[in-house]
Amino acid sequence: MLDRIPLEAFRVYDAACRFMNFSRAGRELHITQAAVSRRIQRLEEQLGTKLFTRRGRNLALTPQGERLAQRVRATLEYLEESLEPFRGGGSETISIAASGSVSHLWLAKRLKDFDNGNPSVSVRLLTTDAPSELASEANDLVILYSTGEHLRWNLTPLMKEVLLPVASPDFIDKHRLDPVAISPDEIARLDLIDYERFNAHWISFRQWFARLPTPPKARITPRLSFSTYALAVDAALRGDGVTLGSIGLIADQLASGALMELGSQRLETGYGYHLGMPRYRSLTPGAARLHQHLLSGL
Amino acid sequence: MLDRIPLEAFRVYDAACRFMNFSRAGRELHITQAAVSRRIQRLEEQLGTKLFTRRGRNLALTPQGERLAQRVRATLEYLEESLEPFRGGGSETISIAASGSVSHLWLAKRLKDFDNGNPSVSVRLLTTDAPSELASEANDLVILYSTGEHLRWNLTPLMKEVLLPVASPDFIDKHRLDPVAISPDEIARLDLIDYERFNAHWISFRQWFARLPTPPKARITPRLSFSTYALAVDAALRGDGVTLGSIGLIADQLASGALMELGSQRLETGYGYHLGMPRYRSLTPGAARLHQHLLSGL
DNA sequence: TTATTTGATGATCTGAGATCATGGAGGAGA
DNA sequence: TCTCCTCCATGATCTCAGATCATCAAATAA
Repeated sequence: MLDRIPLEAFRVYDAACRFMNFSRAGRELHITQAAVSRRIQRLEEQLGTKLFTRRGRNLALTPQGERLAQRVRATLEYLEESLEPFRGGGSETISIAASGSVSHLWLAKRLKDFDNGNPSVSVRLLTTDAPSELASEANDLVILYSTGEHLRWNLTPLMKEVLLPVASPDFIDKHRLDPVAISPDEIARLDLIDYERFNAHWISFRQWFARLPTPPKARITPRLSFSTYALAVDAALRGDGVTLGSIGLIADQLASGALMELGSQRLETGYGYHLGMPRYRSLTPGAARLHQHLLSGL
Repeated sequence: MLDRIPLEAFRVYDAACRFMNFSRAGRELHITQAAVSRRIQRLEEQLGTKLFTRRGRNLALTPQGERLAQRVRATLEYLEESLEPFRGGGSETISIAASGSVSHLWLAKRLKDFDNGNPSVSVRLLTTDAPSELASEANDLVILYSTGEHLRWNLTPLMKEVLLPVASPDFIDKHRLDPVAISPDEIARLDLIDYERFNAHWISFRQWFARLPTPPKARITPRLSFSTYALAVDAALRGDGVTLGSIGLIADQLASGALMELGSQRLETGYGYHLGMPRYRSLTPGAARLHQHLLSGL
């Protein structure tokens, strides 16, 4: 239905509704009162409904008119806001998307470093676990959990996914564990911490055990489950149990000793995190610098 | 900035982005490829930014172009959806707004009765506790918690707010209470159930006690607190404790004996629930019928 | 009562947006 | 490699949706 209505009519309608006065609406829009009257009349014809009631020179909106007015106003405000980035003189803004875990455990501190060295560039981090939002071409850069192939993004590996059970030193002491010699069977009997998987390819604790050379016979039942990977890691850091860590995301915690690997079994999944730049368009200078920054130190 | 850009340009831009082909965009919009080219060029001039990069006959969106495209698409979809009510042949739809408690305890069953007698009218109940949404003129009718005065709504009283402590018969038996003779001091020592107040004028349990002729000296500390009034009433019905009931909203429960009044103290707050019709526009036939229906039986 | 303002409308005007024709560039197919 | 086709850009020209002008009737303000 919208294709048969000139969009400009909604601007006229909006002004008419805001002022409840066609003459003032016309002055606001720099057209005559007669033009406003025509446009409103034409819009009512096209919609098949009266939007205003007229009593002499008094206007009132019909219920449908009122509802449409609110939506039209919201539309114009949204569109006006959408043009903000085109106002002259603003600094460059880069948009990068990453999942919650990557954002929290890996990316945020690197963006901080980038920020310090690039004061004229603003960075907008979109943190989401929705695959479609992650890969949206509205972003300048993305970090995707992938095998390395993507139709619309050129991907560069950041870190392979290597999954290993980890726990805090406190938890290890409390349960008198030998972190080096501990067997998968022993790990399976501990308090396990899992998290939601938004990507069908993500490996749960149960699947991790299942893929071992000699899987434990015990039923794997995690005691705690969190909505995000970062929350699960936080719980492990607190000493609440054993979680499954992705080596690249918890590198700092392993290096500092805040988390310790349990046993010697690691699983390479064939997946990993990749930094993506758009395949069919070039990067802005600031986005190119961020891309370079994130790849350095690997 | 939007006032200097013809809105129709966004429709052309949207089509160009969807097809990434000015010729096809033109065919879709029933204009020539040259017209599309001109409109895009003019839009880029007005925004001061390239939206597309051209390499030979290949188009690609710039990052800003991509972001704008998403917003323009969202805008047009929203506007298209806003016109749904104007499509021919639909039945009449009435919109009524009421708070959660009124919706749940009073209004829902009355709308059901109205529905049964008016099959050609659809009713849309907006349940919200936000005062601005409640009083929005986008609604055909509203039920407002008020003293009876409002600038934009003509209010008719539905029920006065009379607050009284109530509990279930089970709870009363279990605590060997005398519901008639029980004193406020004794009530204050029971398990009290309270709920969130979205309106500054709502009376909490503590305030109810404070306004008694001889307020109890004990500190009022409700054991349970719920996010909605209806949840609090449900808890009282289950026998979880004593809640503060508004007599009009729990009339059915009092009549059936599912809830019983404790003591003889009641507080009239000067507020009440009122049915509002718009002050400055007339009701549709269906809305007028619903208005009449809600006032009947009082 | 008079003056002013507002919305509606018949008659007429007009310029933003459209088309036409053409050129250059790139891709597909033979 | 050549030919044909499709696409985007652009100079010249056209056109009709949207605008104005002038006027009337009705309502409000002074």
